Amino acid sequence: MSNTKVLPLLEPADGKAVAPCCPPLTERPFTAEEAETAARMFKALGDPVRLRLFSAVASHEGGEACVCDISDVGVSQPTVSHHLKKLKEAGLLTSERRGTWVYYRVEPSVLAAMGKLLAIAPAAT
Amino acid sequence: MSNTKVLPLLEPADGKAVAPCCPPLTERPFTAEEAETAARMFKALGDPVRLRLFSAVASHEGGEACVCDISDVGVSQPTVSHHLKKLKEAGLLTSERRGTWVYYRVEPSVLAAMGKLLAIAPAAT
DNA sequence: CATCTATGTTGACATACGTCGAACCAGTGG
DNA sequence: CCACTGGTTCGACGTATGTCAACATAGATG
Repeated sequence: MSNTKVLPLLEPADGKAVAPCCPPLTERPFTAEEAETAARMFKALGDPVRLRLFSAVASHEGGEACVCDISDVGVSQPTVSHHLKKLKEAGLLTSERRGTWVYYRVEPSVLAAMGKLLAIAPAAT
Repeated sequence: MSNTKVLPLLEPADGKAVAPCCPPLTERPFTAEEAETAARMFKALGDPVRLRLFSAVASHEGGEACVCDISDVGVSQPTVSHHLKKLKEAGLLTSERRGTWVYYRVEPSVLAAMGKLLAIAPAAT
């Protein structure tokens, strides 16, 4: 897969311009800016409910899931919506309305960026 | 001080040293328990100051750093200490006092666990 | 022991965060 | 046009979090 276009960790989608983020955590000390950017994403995954939602979307068939399919995480529906919004703002998910339902899908480039950040050795299993 | 403490991200396996707490994020929806465990670690890295401290330690020569070497992150010394404690509690760092100074080093297994969690595809680097 | 330096702990405070119920908006189908 | 279902936004509330100043502790050194 050499044709995969790697996107910045956080998309400058709605006014928030962010750099292509960061070197591996182990390469050199993060600058304040880099830390700010990367921390935003870690923070987004730093809540159990959000992590479950993210995992639910990521593991759902077709790579996307309707809210109705994943909203059984033990909190009220508004709270689910709130967390999905946070994940979207962090650039981890995208949403699309199709008729009655709203579908969320994972932004794949973000996982890749996170991998580089962690300096993961490929296939080290 | 021997660090026999089991890392939060890693479940205590009876015979083996440590085992990953969670499946890859994309494999199946996280359970509440798994999410709780993994979120704790993401949360720990979800603060800019902590991320800088962690990165500073991780990238420091020898894989360890004295507090005095990394405490220049724009906050007061007590705050640095507070954040280092949090990172330690999250299982990301270990500390050891040697004479006057206290040295922190990264717990490598945690980075590996995080990598598995992210199910990173072979990075193009 | 006295004292100095390097870190950690405590208490207080402002802010951010997660949560809910109620109100609101978007499509669908009568 | 109206009711109904799926989702989002709003307002409020309690709790967690990041921060600092002040104090406490651990070694080193005189």
